[in-house]
Amino acid sequence: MRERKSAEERKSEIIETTLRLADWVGPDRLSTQAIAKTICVTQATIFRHFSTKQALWEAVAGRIGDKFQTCWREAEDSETPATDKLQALIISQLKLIHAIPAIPAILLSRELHAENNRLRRLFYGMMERFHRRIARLIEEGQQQGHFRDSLDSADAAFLVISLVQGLVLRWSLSGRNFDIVGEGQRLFSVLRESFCIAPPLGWNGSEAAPATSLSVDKQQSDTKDRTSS
Amino acid sequence: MRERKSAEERKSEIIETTLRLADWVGPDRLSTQAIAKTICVTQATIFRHFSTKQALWEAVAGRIGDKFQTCWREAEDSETPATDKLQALIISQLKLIHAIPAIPAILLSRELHAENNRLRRLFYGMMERFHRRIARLIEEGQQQGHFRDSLDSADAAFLVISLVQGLVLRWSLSGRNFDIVGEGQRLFSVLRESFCIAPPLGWNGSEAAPATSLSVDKQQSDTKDRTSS
DNA sequence: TTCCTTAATTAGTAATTAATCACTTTCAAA
DNA sequence: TTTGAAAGTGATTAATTACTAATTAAGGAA
Repeated sequence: MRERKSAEERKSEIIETTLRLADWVGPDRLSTQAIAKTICVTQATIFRHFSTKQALWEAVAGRIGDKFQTCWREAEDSETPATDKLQALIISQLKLIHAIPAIPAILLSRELHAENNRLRRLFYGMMERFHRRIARLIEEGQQQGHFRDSLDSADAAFLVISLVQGLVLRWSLSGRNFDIVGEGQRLFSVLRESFCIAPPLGWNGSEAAPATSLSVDKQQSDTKDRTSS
Repeated sequence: MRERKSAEERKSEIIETTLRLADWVGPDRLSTQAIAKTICVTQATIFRHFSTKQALWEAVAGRIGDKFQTCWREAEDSETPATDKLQALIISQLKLIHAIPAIPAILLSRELHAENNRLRRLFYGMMERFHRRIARLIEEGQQQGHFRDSLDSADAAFLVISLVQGLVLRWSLSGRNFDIVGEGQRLFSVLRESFCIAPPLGWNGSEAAPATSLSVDKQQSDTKDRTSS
């Protein structure tokens, strides 16, 4: 009656609206009614395009995944030193979250964790890929002499990812009252400096427990090949 | 009829149950019915002790705050070097989250963000205190020669906090299939090493945007001069 | 025992939720 | 112009939600 769109187009509209609304309504509180209202269709229309609400969330998760991939690819195709590529990767990740601030809440929503275990694994897989990408850049940086060789690239990558995640949580809790990208840039430069030179030999680098690799230890039997490339 | 407890006791029971259930039901989905059921009382009983659901959440937030404070105090009262106190602080924080895994989800829940702005500020204040505590320990560590002087204590503290938060998110997404405390110990030792020695003078420490302080605008009295050398 | 405070219950409320189904309308191809 | 598939609607469902009012019963103090 109102406006007739192709299924493809309408689906996309619903997904984007879900992402936008999830931000301030909250992923677990967002009703199909609310989604329908903001795009001026009936609530029943939502279920014409997504057989169930869970199906909608899976589509949303898929879209987030796509956005991540695009974001990463863009940041990495330049021919710059590894440290610059690394910084670009972090920055663009922060920009993405700035653009779609619902992402962190969705990552911890119960729509994912309790309801939909498959979805949780999907996001975990995305995080694994992000981690691997960063670790590889750090190794590149080591070869180029930007980082000390004693640095474990996987651990360092975890710290870099943590930078993003810590920043995002703080940004969220602060009511988003600071420039997340600028702050990220500054913190990254501190971390980069810290990674550049080896500690003195006498340093008590007290080793803790053996590394827990990001790729699932026992959970899923589905073997991930980390060394394939 | 079933079991009659003092209001104090029952309130506490409700709060603890809420914390436990919030973990796998999700903070925004947790109903008073579900809480009532698990402690074997009527749903109406919940509202005898908390006039509204929001009041319950405020009480829950208060309890979380208490737990944090206790946790921090315990970790810091020893007479050890600053680096050890710092590690102890991180570890005990991780242990707390391990014990009450709902915390991260609550921090990003809409019960907090959309619904209750006052509560969000309360948690942000807690984070500020945590940050200040860590920054102070880092300064202590600098005076004791454990960390390089050129390190900005506020920035370094952000990176340390991020370590915790990144770890928590990864732990959550992984389905909690690794030892978060052990992993935290290892990553902390990497960070500690990285903070210990100054990068070479020629290093391009490209300053980014001015710092967004999380309260610690300028270090108190004791000013760091990064340009001295 | 009796009395009285107070925890807890029973039995509701109105509002919102995801989902269904029979129907109407649109639009493009035949 | 006719026709048929597909997009959209209206009405309704059963279940769940936070919250309320009237009532009951426990248990300590007199």
